[in-house]
This record gives sequence, C-alpha cells and structure tokens, in this order.
Amino acid sequence: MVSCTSISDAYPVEAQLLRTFVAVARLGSFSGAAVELGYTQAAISQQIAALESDLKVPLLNRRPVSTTEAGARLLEHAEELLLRLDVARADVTRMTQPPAAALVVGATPLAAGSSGLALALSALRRRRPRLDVTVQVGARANVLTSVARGEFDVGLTDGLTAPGDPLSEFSSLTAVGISQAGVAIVLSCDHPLAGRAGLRLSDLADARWIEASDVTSPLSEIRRLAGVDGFRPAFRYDGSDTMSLIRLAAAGHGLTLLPETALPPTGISAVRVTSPRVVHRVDFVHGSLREGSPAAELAALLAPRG
Amino acid sequence: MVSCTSISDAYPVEAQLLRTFVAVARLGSFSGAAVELGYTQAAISQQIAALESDLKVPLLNRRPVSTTEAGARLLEHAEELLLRLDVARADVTRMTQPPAAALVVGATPLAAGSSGLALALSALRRRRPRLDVTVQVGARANVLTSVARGEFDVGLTDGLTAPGDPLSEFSSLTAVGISQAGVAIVLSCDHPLAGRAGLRLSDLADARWIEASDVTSPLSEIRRLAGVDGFRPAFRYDGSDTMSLIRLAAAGHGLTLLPETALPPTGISAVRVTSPRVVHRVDFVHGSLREGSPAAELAALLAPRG
DNA sequence: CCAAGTTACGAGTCACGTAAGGATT
DNA sequence: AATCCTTACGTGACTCGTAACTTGG
Repeated sequence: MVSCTSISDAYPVEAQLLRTFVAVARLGSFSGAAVELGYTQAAISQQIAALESDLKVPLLNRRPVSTTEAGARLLEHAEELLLRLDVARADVTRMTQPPAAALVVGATPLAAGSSGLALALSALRRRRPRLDVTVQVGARANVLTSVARGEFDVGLTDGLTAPGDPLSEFSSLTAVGISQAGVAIVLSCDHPLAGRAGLRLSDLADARWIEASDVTSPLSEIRRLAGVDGFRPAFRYDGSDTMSLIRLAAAGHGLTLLPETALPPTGISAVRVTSPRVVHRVDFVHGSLREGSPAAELAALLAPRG
Repeated sequence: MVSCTSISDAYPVEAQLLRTFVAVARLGSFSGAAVELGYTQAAISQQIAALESDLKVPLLNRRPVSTTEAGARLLEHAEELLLRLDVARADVTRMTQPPAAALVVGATPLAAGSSGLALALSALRRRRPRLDVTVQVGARANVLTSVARGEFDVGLTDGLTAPGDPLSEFSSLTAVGISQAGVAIVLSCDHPLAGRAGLRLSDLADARWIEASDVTSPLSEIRRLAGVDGFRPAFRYDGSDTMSLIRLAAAGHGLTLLPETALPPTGISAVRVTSPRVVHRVDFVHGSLREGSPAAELAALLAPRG
C-alpha cells in the first residue's frame, strides 16, 4: 500500500470525431457518412484516421467497411456518449426558454397505437384545454435521439422483451414501461394455421416473413428471441403504417408479428404466440422533466397504468 | 398524429470546452483552471465564452466565480460525460495491450483498510503467485477517474449511506457494495461522552469537529445526513493516513466519524452512532472486466462477502 | 490599487477541400 | 472500368498567447 499521486494528461478524443465514426459505422460507408454530415469524403477519411491514430487501434475494416472488435466497443460507448451530449445541451438550453406552452410527443407507430396514449392525452387536454399537443411518429432511433435533443418533450417506444425486463439501454434517458401485451402472428384467412389457439414461434422459422422494421421488430430480433435460425425476409415493407402492414399480411404476402393490442377487433385472422414467452412493451422515455410541465403531467397520467 | 421526418443539425459542443468548464467550475477560478490545464488565463476565458455563446446561456457568474443554474446543470452532465469518455478510451485502448500481467487496485484510505481487501488479495496471490499486485491509495475522486481511465484496473471507494442504498452515481462505471459497517465517533478519553454505548449525531452538531475530507466523509456530508446545521470544522487534517487522524481525535483536537472496522481494537475511546441509521459502505468499482483477467478474479473474490 | 477576467490582435496550427493516387470488385 | 478509400497539398479558419484594457473588492 503506497500513497497516491494523482496523474492527469492530455485528452484529445473530441466529440466530432465520434460523430463521424458513428455515422461511418452505421452507414458502412465513408462517402455515405460524408453526405450525411456535409463533409467531403476525404475529410471523413482524415477524421477516422485521426481517431485511429489517437487511440492507436484500427477501428474500421475497409472495403467493405465494418467495425473491428475495438471499433464495435467504441461504437457502443460513442452512441451513448453522443446521446448524452444531446441531453446535456437540451437540458441546459431549455433553461433559457419559457416554460413550454406546447407538448411534443414522439412515438413509434405501435407505441402510438397501443398503450393508453390517446386516453392519457384526452385527460391531459381536458385539464389543459389550451395546450398545443403534437404527436410525431417515427422510427425508434429517431424518437430516442429527438427526445435526447429536446425536440420532443417525451417519447413512446415499443419493442419485444422477455416478461422479466431489463431494457434501459440508454443511461442518459429515463425509460418506464407503461404497458405490456401479448403478441400474435397475422395470417391470411386461408393459412393452414389460421384458427389455432396458439403457436410456437420456432415452428414458423421457415415461413415467408415480412420485414417491416419501421413498424414492428426487425426479423433479426425475432430470430434472436426464438432462438433458432430462419425468419428470412420474403417481402419488405418500408412504410410506417400499421394498417397497411396488417393488410399485406392478411393478403398472404408473408407473416408479421404484432402486439395483440394493435390488431383490429374483427376481420383479421391472427394467432397468439405462446412460446417463447415474449411480451410487447411500450416504454415512456424522457430526459429531465420540469416540475409542472405538460410533459411531467403526461408522465403522471401514463405511469400508473399496467 | 402526423408522420414523421427526421431532423438533424450541426452540433458544436466539443469535449475540450467541457473539460475546461468543469475545471473552472470545480476550482472556482479561471486562472486556476488555466494552470491546471496548461493554458493561459485568456484561453480559458475564450473557451468559456465559446461554450456560453454556443449554448446561449451564461454558465458562470464571475467575480467570484460560481455556476449559474444552467451551469450547475451542465456540470452534472459534463462530469459524467468526461468520465465516460475516459472509459471509452480505456476500454478501446486496452484491446491492443497484452492481457495484463499486473493488477493495479485503487482505493480510498478507509476502503483499503476495512473490507476484505487484504484477505481477498491474499487469496488471489495464492492462486496466482506470480501476479504483480499494486494498491494505490488516493482520494475518492481520483480513484474513480483513474479507474475510468484504466490506470487502475479496479477501485474501492467508501462513503456513508443510509442502509437502503442507491449510490450508483456514475452510470459509466459499475459499482457493487462489498461491505458495510456501523460508524463511530472517536473521542478523547476524558471526553464527557466517552464510555457511552451510543449517541445521536445531531447532539454533536455544536462540538469541535475535524475536517479530514481526504480520509473520511467531509463535514458537509455529515451535516446532510444528520439533518441539522452545525458540524463546523475546528481543525483541518489534510493527510490521508487514518491512524494519524485517530490520534488527533483521541488527543482532543476534535471529533471525527469513522467506520467501526477502521478503529484499532484497543486504546481508543469511541462511541457508536445510533441515530441516524447510517452505515459506512465500501464499493467495488470497475469498468468492463475482461474474462479471466486478474481484475475479474478479484471481483469474484470480493463479491460474495457481506 | 491589486487581483482577476475580458478584449484585441497577430501568429501558428489544424482541418477542410481539391485533386491525384491506389486498391478492390 | 468503376467505385471507394487514401494521400498530398494549398488555403482558410480557428484557437492560442501576448498584451492592453476593464471591473470589482
């Protein structure tokens, strides 16, 4: 046991380099990231080189572009870090502005549809008739970053989880589960399984599936939960409208997995998934809530529900 | 409900500005921060001005220097953020290096003394005789940042908490409580309270206290836990040696609060604190542990203990 | 009036863009 | 041959330091 002297040195890692790295890693392309970030391709190359020489580790494999092991590790940290930077900026900036006469709610399509959002908003508008409420529907990642940046006051995201729930993947945002529902597979009426009471996900590994990652969980996620391979996309739906997706599935273009709460009460043939035990959960996500703000009131309205 | 378009814009906040801001806020001085960071005072002034103009909020009051409300908010985010940057760097950098033949443990003085550290290290050295073990003792903040930076493989910190324990103040590091003990006040033998079985902290608010923030909890913390004012420093001990502090207290220079486990078995008069119910807890702190590393083994040895 | 932060200004650096160069498919 | 990343190089912007200025105790 020796007494300690504190050491402190130069610390070059700068945020812009991380932003660029994340963009390149996500897009799998230097030139793509250049367009997205408004730089030239050469600048991107230089920034990545700077980051790699700073950390003294190759972060990306080139041609095709993919993350190295170290790069993957950095990516995890970087995404969280940049999100938190956004939270910090939003949090501080908010303090200058007047106490928000409007409420902007971001939501993924299924979160907007299921969960008590519509009811909670009704209750809120009853209590604050003059409040200007906006709901914006978008992909999960966009909802999260927009909430982090303060563009949305709060967000609702959804996803599949095992009934025992971890999922607090971003430590800079607070997430609370506000509703859970079973999940079901939408089938065409003439499908052999139609009418069954329940089914096992793994039995459908070889069926034709619809990849609709803007609406429901991507097939890769379903594959992971089922624990078996398969679930290959036979059809791709890029829209964000739930009803259209249901119609496509009902018309036999492929299977899709949705929470039971998202299904229309009649006219659609759907079978409950009984194994594995997964639930569709809606999470209420927010940064720091200001006492008495509309966002805080909405949180209170949503929280107590099961 | 309207469909969504994702928005994305310029994001100037850079890490260096945050480092400077944190230094200034912590030291309460531009010129002090300049010395610490190796800049001129003017540069610091410019960096703070840049940050404030970027965020469009005054962050610091000048003369004397203190944080504004917005600044205080930013400070919370910034400290966590910078720590996480360090964690990211250490995590990635570690991947280049060979699998560590040495183990460096950082610890606060009381954490090194109490807790099963000595025993756990013995067990570890028995299993890995050739392992080069170093224990460095330092202040809590230094231990945390050094662990974050990878300078220490793991850390042991200590502090007072209510028996129901939150304390995971840094989301980028993992902390596990590994030992708890009651706390006691060290008295001189001729002190009127000496020999009592227990006492209430609030009864000692007006006594002479020793401020020894490098060893035990600062008086401000004790004041907070007691819930009453007082606990004013009558004596200041800047060292990090527990025994010296105990001797000073025993000699009547003032009171000090220590975990019972840190007291020598005989020769010292000390009285247990019975109210409020606080415990001294030692936390085991680490970043990401590599499978099979000495650090991971030590974690396993320390974890099961109560 | 002194300590401490701000402002002005010049200099050096650093990072970007242009453009040419490789490499891989 | 086409695409995509890297390298070379010149230029512009940015940030730092010096030094003069200002303000508050």
